[in-house]
Amino acid sequence: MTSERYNARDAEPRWQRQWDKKAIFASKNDDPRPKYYVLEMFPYPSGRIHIGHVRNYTLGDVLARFMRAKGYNVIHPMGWDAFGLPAENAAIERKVAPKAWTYDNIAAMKKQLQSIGLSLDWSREFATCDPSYYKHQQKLFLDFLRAGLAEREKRKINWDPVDMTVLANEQVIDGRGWRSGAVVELREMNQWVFKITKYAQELLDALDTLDRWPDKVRLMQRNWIGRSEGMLIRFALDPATAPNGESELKIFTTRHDTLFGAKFMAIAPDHPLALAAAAKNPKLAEFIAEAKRHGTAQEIIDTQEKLGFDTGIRAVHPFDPNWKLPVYVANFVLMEYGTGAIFGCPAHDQRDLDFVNKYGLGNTPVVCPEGQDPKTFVITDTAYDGDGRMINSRFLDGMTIEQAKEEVAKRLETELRPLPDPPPQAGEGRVGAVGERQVNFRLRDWGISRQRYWGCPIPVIHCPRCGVVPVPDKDLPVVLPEDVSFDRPGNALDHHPTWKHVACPQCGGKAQRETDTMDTFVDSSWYFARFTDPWNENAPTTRSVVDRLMPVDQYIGGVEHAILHLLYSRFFIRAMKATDHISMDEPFAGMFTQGMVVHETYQKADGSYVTPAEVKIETGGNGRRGSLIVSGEEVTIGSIEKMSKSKRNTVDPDDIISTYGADVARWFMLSDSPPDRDVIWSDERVQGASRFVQRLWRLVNESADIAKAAPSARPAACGAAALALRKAAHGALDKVSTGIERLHFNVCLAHIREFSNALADVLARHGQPSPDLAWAVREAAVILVQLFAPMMPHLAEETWQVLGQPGLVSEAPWPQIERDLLIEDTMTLVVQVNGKKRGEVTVARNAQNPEIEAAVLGLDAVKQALGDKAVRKVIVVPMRIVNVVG
RNA sequence: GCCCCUGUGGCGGAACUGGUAGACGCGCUCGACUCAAAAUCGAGUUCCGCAAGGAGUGCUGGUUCGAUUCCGGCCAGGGGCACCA
Repeated sequence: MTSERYNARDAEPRWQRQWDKKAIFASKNDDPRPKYYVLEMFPYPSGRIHIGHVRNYTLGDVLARFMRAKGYNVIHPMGWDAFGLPAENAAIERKVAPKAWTYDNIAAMKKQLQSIGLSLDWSREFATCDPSYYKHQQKLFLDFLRAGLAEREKRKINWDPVDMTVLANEQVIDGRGWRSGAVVELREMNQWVFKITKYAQELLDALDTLDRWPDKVRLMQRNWIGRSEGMLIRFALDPATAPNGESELKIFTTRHDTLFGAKFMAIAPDHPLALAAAAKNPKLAEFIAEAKRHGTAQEIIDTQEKLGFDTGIRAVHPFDPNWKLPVYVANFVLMEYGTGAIFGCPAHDQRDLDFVNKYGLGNTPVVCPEGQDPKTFVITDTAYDGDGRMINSRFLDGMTIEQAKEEVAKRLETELRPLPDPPPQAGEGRVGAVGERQVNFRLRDWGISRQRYWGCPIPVIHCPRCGVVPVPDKDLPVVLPEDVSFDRPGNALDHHPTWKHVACPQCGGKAQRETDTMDTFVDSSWYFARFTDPWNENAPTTRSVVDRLMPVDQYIGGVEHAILHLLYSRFFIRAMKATDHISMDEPFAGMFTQGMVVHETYQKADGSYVTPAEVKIETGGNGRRGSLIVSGEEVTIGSIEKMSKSKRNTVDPDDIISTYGADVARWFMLSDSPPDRDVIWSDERVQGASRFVQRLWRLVNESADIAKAAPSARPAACGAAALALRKAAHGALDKVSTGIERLHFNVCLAHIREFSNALADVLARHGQPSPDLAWAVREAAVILVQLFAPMMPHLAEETWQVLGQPGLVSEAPWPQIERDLLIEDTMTLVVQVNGKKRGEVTVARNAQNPEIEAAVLGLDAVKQALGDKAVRKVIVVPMRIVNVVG
């Protein structure tokens, strides 16, 4: 018997050193066993891990440890997403070099991660800011460039003229830069883009094959890609009104069925036709300039009035040469989508309706809801976008929307018009056709240029004679200079006195390096592939290895990356396949998005927030009260929110681990909520986890005392008590195994607790167990320890030792389930009368229905419930239920 | 505005493909041990009712022998996208 307590502070580092010394988590690429690749999203080295990391990495670790025990060669690496703006901000604010700041943070965080007891393979570790990593990223960029998957393109960007930098849309507030306050200019600048749109359809289609991804994430990506089927329609321009050289206007629409409801055309302010018209019309030019000034800041878009300006140009309706439509420049039409031009059908589009009501253009309904009289169907303030039959539409009248779309498409595809000058490009469908079916995507190409220092340099050289020249492969990596200063706003790389001045690799003349660096999302788009062979100095991947170890079998991370990171990675792997670096399309076979860690908030009387560490919570019969530990001052317990510095409701993983130990933190993270939901951090429940750790410690120690007296060989026969315990053990083993595979960790933990209760019960009831029971106790204790080993590995090692088991539990194979024990020879059926439970019957497992019916109808409770009603029907569901219908 | 998800005790949550609703835990109540507290152990804990019994998975209809689960309508909370033609 032992009465001492388990001391996590002493045991945890001891076992961590053991694992480390034996290097049991370092996987080998020539391991012949089947592989299993578990990956959690690698962290940004901010300096400290937060509690969300603990949850993320614990979830992955349970799976990794389980699959290792199941005999897989588990790949479970860790690294650092180390480029990014915070390092530059630290350089500006604290005068520390970004590199030193980053690597110091990595060292600190690595130590923290190690204190959690994660079964990570550190032998594969790298940071994305290591030249030995980004060298290969530069190589990939050059390969993409050669394959036409990377391009230089003029793009509209937000330019802050004071800070001299490009701003993201989120950094533009009321049209001004968030830091400088300067009015942001919409500039066209050359930007590097990855041609993700080339894969739009494929990225969309392949979502259906990702059956181990959350539906939510797939749906979000589907919406983000935003496929719409419609028509590209060429409207001829009335020559009397058209600017010189312009003869037609192309629009994209998904509602070609409503063509006879058209009232106007609208084009984007930066549409070529708008610019041509503005050349002769100063008022229009002014309108365009005003419209272009806005257009990025979200608040402005939300509230901005729909404004238009009649260009005087008239477009001809494709089905009626005498029908002329006014062409407006409108501030709500985007140049980036479709052709930058639309036709307006106000009766069936709210935005168009608002527009005509403002400019007095009227509307004609062309779709009439079923059951409504077309004569009385009028549109005033609300557009109708539902189903119905065509009206006021000549040859379309009476058709459904779908039939009308088809009819319009057919006619426009076959109707021809003289070729415009210049003629349409090849691949635009039938030459001269008035319209063609077209698919459009919301997805845009991925702009990767960033005017920042702390990122992966884009390996090209700008030569005044040769143009853009790729850096030759042999000159990679293009290394970031370390002697940079941040005393000026803008890109420190661009300000460096010598770095950008180089000889052109082609002509040898004076040339300049590209000073833009890559978006940090590029770094994280292939790190998982690099983990398969980070030792290869010559190439990004080793084909024989990467094709065997990829894809990642289970990827785990926050839902905030559901679109960008996951979509970019899916594109990147396809691009790597196209450039012969890998053989597959999809990087992540299984994806899991875990919830956040949230905490209640505490406020003093003056409204200021205080941290959980400063608050003492008391629970009494009439609820919970909080008070400040130092002064006793009462605090209000507020709403449960995402942990944040401003609400001061964070908990520090270091504090938790030093107070309770890593196992308690891990167990708590897994126990209360399903992994994909938010978990509420609660001190009471952390203490509950802590009590359970001690309970297990006592339970295994007591079992070990009994086990010592047990026979070493399995007894020939087991008594009832021993058999019941064995059934509980193997039942738990079965449920926990399938639970872990499905990532239902909270349910697994409930089963472990249930089983530990059963074992404790046996110990309490049988002071001097018989040899067969003693043997079963030992078996049960060993299984129990192995069951909780993935969740609480330190306690598991300690208790494994107590039980006298050989080696480390972390290396022990997962116990074999004896399925015979799970099969009962009787079955207990619930008995219902008219759907209400009235009792139970226990019959032989192989009992036939007549037998069961007889047993059920003989029950007093059934007779009573039936009263004088006759039995009409008896429904028997084997293994479950019997329902008597009276 | 469009799209999606979620609503189960005081709380977190469980319930395989329609088959005993509330597993497991937190909290609480009572009891044992203790001078006392903590820890530990035992009993109880959806609601109404002394009980027999009845009601009950956001509300409301429906399908079914049987619905937390399937279908229709509504309400509430959360998330994604958003001048996308």
